[in-house]
Amino acid sequence: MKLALTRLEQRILDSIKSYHLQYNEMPTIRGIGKIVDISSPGTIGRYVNSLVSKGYLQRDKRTWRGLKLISFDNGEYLPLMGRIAAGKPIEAISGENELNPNALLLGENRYALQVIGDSMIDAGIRDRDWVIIHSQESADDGQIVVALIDHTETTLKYLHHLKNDIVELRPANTALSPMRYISDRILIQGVLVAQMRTY
Amino acid sequence: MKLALTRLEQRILDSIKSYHLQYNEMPTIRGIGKIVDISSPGTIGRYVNSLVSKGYLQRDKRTWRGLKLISFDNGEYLPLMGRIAAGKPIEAISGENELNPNALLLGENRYALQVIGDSMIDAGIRDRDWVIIHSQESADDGQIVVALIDHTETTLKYLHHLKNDIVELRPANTALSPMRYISDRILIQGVLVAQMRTY
DNA sequence: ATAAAAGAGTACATAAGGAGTACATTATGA
DNA sequence: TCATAATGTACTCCTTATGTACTCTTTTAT
Repeated sequence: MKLALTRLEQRILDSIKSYHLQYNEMPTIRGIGKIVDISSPGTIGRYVNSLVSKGYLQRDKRTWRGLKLISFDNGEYLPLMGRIAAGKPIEAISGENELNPNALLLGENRYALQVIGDSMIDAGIRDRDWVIIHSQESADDGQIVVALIDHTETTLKYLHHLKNDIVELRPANTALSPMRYISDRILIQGVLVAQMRTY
Repeated sequence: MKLALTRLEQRILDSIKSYHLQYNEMPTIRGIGKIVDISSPGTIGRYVNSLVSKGYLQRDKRTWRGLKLISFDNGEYLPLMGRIAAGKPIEAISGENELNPNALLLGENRYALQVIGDSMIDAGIRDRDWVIIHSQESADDGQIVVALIDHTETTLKYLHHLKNDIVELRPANTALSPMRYISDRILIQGVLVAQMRTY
């Protein structure tokens, strides 16, 4: 159970995280103060104390830079470290400490499918990926849909409506060609809403 | 069983939710008042109370911004329909009929990062994707790793060891070139173990 | 016409945010 | 090694933001 943080506590925790991500060492009390623009070390110290007592930090009392970010918990959440961009330090995401995949991926009328094949590889969907589909019977052009063709075969493709009741299903793979069908041969079964992969 | 809400209660609940989505923290009583254009904190307090007693909110009584949204749990699992391959019917996966993303993605010493940029796009990792990293200090050739360069910048790349203590970090993007470093400039922070994306 | 819902306004105790100083301890560099 | 600067910590004092409990009035719906 995570205890709630006040605004300043959150700000201080964020500052500590990004400092640590960037310099790979913990900041000093006054260093934190500089980041959050608070001149009094006593004030920072007080809030660091409450972060410690709330379980967000540990402290090695005898030395400078003796703070420690709490080690990973492997409960319901993933610790969320921040954003990674090539050529930059990892940037903390303010206020966000953890990520719950289920909260992100689950939802009403959703189901999972495993993708076989590389027909959508240019959309970043690869063989053996899991896709999460929201069950619905229509979709907009450009969306990735699960389509049932002639009540027999199923496929995951980009959807586009052409003139004269023609539906085009476009793969995301330059080696494959789009397919066109009279619209009543195609049944939309759902729309891609999320995706995951394990390595 | 959800109790019915009056219009104002509904409006207040909506405001709280959107405030929380936007700022990632709960609003104050007066803050809610500003959103719904009601000047009296007492009035807001009264309706927040009734939201609490109707079970739409929880409250941490002793503190500011101490409201909590009741988490409406979507259930633990996604129905698992099977495998989808272009040109075939969906094939059931024998013995499996549900998928729990958390079970797939969580684990000890794992954390999440959000990827910014397209440097790994040919590996199916796109801008804004979430990646899940297993924290470890070494990795094998060909694995995708989080690497800290010169203690300042961080990046997600394929790892390869060359001769003479040279480490090569390869992007998965034909527009970008591999970078080589003396091995002591590079610190491996973790290895990619999973990934997810929402649309 | 009546009750429920919506709203104003005020007062008050207290949580949160912040400054500043003093002092013992720890790094750091010459 | 030793002097000095940097640091963590414990205080005190202060201001502002906030939740809450009231009372009273106005609007809305049945």
